[in-house]
Amino acid sequence: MTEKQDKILSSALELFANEGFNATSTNQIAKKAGVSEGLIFKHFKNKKGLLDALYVQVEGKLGAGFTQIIFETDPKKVLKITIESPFMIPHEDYDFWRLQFKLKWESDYYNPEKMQPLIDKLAWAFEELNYETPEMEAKLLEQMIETIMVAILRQGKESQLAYKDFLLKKYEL
Amino acid sequence: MTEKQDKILSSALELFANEGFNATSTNQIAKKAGVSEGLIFKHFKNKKGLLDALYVQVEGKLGAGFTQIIFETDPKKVLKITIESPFMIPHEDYDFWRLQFKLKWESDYYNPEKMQPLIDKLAWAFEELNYETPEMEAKLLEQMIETIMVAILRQGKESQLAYKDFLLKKYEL
Amino acid sequence: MTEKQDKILSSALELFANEGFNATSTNQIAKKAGVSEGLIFKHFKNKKGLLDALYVQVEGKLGAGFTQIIFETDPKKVLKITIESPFMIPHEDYDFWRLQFKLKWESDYYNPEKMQPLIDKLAWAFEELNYETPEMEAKLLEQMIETIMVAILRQGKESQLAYKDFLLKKYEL
Amino acid sequence: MTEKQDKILSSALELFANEGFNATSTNQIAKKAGVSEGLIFKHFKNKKGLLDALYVQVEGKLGAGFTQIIFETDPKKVLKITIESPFMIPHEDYDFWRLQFKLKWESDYYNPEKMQPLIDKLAWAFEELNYETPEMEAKLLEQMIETIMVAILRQGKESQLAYKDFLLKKYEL
DNA sequence: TATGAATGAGTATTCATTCAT
DNA sequence: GATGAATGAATACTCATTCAT
Repeated sequence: MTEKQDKILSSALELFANEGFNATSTNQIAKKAGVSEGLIFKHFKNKKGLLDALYVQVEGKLGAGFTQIIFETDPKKVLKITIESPFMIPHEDYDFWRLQFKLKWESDYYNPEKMQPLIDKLAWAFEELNYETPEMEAKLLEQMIETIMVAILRQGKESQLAYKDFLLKKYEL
Repeated sequence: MTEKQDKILSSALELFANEGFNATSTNQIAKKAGVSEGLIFKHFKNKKGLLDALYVQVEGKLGAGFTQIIFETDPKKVLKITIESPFMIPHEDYDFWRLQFKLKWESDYYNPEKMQPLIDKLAWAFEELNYETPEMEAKLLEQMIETIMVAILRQGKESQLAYKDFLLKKYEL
Repeated sequence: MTEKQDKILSSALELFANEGFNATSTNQIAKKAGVSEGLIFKHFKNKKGLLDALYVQVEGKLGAGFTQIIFETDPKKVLKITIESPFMIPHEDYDFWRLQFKLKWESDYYNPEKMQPLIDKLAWAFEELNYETPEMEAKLLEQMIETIMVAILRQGKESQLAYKDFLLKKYEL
Repeated sequence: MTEKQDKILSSALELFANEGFNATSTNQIAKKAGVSEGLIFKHFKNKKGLLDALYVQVEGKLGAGFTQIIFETDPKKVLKITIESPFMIPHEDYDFWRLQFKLKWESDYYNPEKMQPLIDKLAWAFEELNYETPEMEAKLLEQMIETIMVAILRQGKESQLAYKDFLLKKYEL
């Protein structure tokens, strides 16, 4: 991965995440990256190829975000880390996540099973804590977390801080 | 509103909702509507004008959906109707809602205050039911409802049915 | 067929015939025709669509060229007209024929059966004139005529005039 | 001439002969040859340089094909060898000849005088055999041979076999 | 000798939009 | 109200070619 290749990807990420895939032209990407338009196609074949490359990165980040939760053995801590995780995302990763959520609407990239490992772990935690329907609780919490993340990405971290305390209290953490 | 005008709008709705605004060309709309491309511009000035016209319709539907909840006086029923509402949407309105949610990601049209009347009513209901932080509960429930709607629009009503019962039970309705 | 449509076709014919299909850009065609590049695609869908439209015209000319020969009842005259035909082509049709011969090398357009009606008529004439293998003689003459046409298209009518007399004498016409 | 140089030339020959010069990209050639695109330009300066290099080879083959005829002293044998020559071309040389004929239509390379030595020899043979207009007969036979070659290159040797016998008989060989 | 990164001009094609009828 | 011809700017993508390594 050369420096220019990197620059292309990061420029594309920023534009795709904020303007959308279709609303972003390869010309814009090239200009922002400071490279010739042709180079994009040399390295990524397609505009779609660019998105694919970004998607791989996004999936990587997603997996990395999971690991801490997956390896936690204290059920209460599992819930706590999960609830806090949207607030821990470094600002420079916001575009990654924005893209991730935008892609949910593009059927080619929509994969609801991606979150399954997280849901499974949460279900395990709720079971340990003797919740009645742990599976359902897990799904619900996961959805709430996603919802909060979307709000953070759109309105900023601060606007959602109250939620964190509210949820922590709700789950007695 | 002539018949052709109507046909243009409904074709545009279907395409915008499923392919996205940018990914839909006026040519496609004209073909689907069975009219000349020029007519679109006669009636709606430009492509954005089409979206604006649809947006008005969407807002109408949104408001109509609210009224039943707004005028309900039994707090428990307010929550019940809210939770059940995503499952009551008739199938022919799905495109309307899909467009509504897609527009959330197209900055120009995102208006988070649109849901405020619903949130206020929910907050009132939670207060009546002596919840500790009714405002917070209201926002959370509203977000969960949105999340469920998104899931319904993407995966169908059936996939989310379990949530309804779960939430109704959770809120003791 | 509007005037501009006509202009596009004639410009394309001239360029395709002299520069070749691949060597001609739609930009060149548009400029020569004095229209916007977009119009080419509105009317002919593709660059290939342009070639297809020309091909139809070429086939028409070819058929028209045959009729006089096909309806001739005197076998000697059939041969005479055939031999003279390459020299009768009006200069403004040269591009048509140049394209016709160029297309022979593009498999999509190569159709060796196109000449069959002519060959059949020649075979009939040679039979009437008691040639031993009329079918073979017909094919040979047809090939010679094609060869002479190619030479005319490349080097001009005058360069090949001697052939006409030579062939007329050879076949005792 | 290194191995890679050779591979580039043979790949270019195959592509130019079958797809055409303009329709073939240096990228395709490089890929088929298994070398980097840059190497083509190191060795042949530019795309045209490649064609020039091939042209030299084609001219060599052409010359080689002539020698047997040129040095023949029996006039009947001269005609016989000439008529049989298109059928003697080894299959692996077909691309060479295809390119040769395609170039005829690309003006820069068309050189009608290339065949003159053959025509002269044929004229000599026809004179020896007391034909009335030997020069004319020579040109005609040469053109027929070319036409047959084109047909062979496009439709295969077998499709044209009948011609050989027919011509041999016609010239009483 | 050979590579592969990089370019800038060019390619076919699409787009939203205008306008005469 | 409605059409369809026409446009010019933009689009994704390709091309032959250069150059540092």
